[in-house]
Amino acid sequence: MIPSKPVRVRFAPSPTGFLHVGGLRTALYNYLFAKHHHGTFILRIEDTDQSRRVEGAVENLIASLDWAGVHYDEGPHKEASHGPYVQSQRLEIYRNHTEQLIERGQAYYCFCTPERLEQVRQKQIAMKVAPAYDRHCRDLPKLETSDRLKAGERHVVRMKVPFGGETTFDDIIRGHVTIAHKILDDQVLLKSDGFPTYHLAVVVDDHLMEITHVIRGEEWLSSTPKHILLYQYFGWEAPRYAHLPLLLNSDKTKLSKRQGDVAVEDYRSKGYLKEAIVNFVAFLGWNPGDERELFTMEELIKEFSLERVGKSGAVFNTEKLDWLNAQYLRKKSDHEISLMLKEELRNSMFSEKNYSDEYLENIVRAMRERVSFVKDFLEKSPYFFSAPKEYDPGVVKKRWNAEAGGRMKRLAEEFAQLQNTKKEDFEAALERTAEAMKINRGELIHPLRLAVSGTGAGPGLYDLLYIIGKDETIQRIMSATEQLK
RNA sequence: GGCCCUAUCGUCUAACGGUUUAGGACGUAGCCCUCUCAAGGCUGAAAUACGGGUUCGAUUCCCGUUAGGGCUACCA
Repeated sequence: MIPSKPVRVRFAPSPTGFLHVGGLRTALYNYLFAKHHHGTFILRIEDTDQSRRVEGAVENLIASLDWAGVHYDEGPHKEASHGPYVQSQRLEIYRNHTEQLIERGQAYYCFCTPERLEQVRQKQIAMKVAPAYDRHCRDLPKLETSDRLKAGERHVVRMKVPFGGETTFDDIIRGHVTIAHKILDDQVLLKSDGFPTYHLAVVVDDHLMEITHVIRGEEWLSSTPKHILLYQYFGWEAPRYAHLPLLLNSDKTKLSKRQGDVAVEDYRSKGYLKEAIVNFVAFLGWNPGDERELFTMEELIKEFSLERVGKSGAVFNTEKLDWLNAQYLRKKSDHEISLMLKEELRNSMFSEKNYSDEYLENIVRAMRERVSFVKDFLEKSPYFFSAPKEYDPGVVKKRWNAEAGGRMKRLAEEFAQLQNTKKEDFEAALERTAEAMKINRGELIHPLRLAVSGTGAGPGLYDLLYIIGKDETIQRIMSATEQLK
């Protein structure tokens, strides 16, 4: 699809906490679509519900977006020609537009109290009728309206929805969607506190900000006709719509906090790489149509299209995310990973120790194929950071026998003679010892690994010995023979 | 309840009426490699929700059923 006008899209979250992974995907798709078409990606803050204000939420949102590499061209702190980008700073605009609607008879003041509304609702429920506003104030005499307004009576403004007819729109993802007007409510546009509702603000802002494509979650699908009606009332051209499928829990319900982490921040602190998160989230609902799995942001921009976004909800299952993380971790250089490892160590139980860059890079080289996360270096190979305090009982049973102690001591003596301590030197020394003792080298290798690392898993034994060094090796052998009688 | 949306392996998905014994990836099982654990390679198990049409031919188009989800606020 080649849009005629320059593409302008927006991500419009309400700042009620942290960036949800579903929100990240929505933001990402908007961003990818914008960049693919050399358009503009806008961040707009929809803070029209004062009761849900959360301190620091906007900054948090921006930080998470920024971390993921989803950078906006216009938005808070990046004011451009279409600002301000925070809805609570645009109240005047909404009020003016509401007045236009009232003058043209497309909206009206409503003085109904919440109590009356509740009564009406209860009655409707009792009568098994669909709950909706009964349009009590729709045709109030002009004089009465102005009197009550003058008297300062609390009120809202509602839109007049036609009694008959229907609205059809062509959603890029879902095709034609039709909704009958009779099931639409006379939606509140301006609340009694002077703030707009989402429905008014989204239409006014999208128009004023010259948004060409509205890419948002499926939860907005059924209220889209209301928005289109408003565009018609204002005499504006409506944008194109693309309603994204939802992200789901494993039980296929809408992804929620109750069943696991949903904040981007959570995944970040768990050690997921942004490349993995972005790649993973992009593939929840979209795919390139071929069998490639690994995509950088640049590649996503190049390949992304709304036409290839699916219609059905996707379970947010992190198994594949873990695999992706391992893939991206392996793409990094030893040095890059060693810097991340250093940071990880700073926040660990080994924080008081100091390891040289070379030592860390050696560990990375030895372990990089064996980890999925940076924190795995500490969890899977703690023996690089401190001598084993205990020995895996299963491995002891399997690899440590009556002769092991003596053999290890003999090996330690052999190692002590070593002038050079490259991995080949350890290897040669061990081979020599095995030969002299007329045993398979496995009889030495396995107990030695246990003695030095406390486990039966890890990198090649000679790499391990080389990294921790001759003295430490000998010391660990001695202490193992002490403890494993 | 009403309205709207959706429905392919456990999960993410491919297939845009025939090239399909329904492909790939993650996960999973086995084998190979091997000093262990990984990585890697190979092999396997695993799906078109159900019922009707349309058609020479349906995963693909239509209808219904079922299931799931969304909306139904002076929340977004």
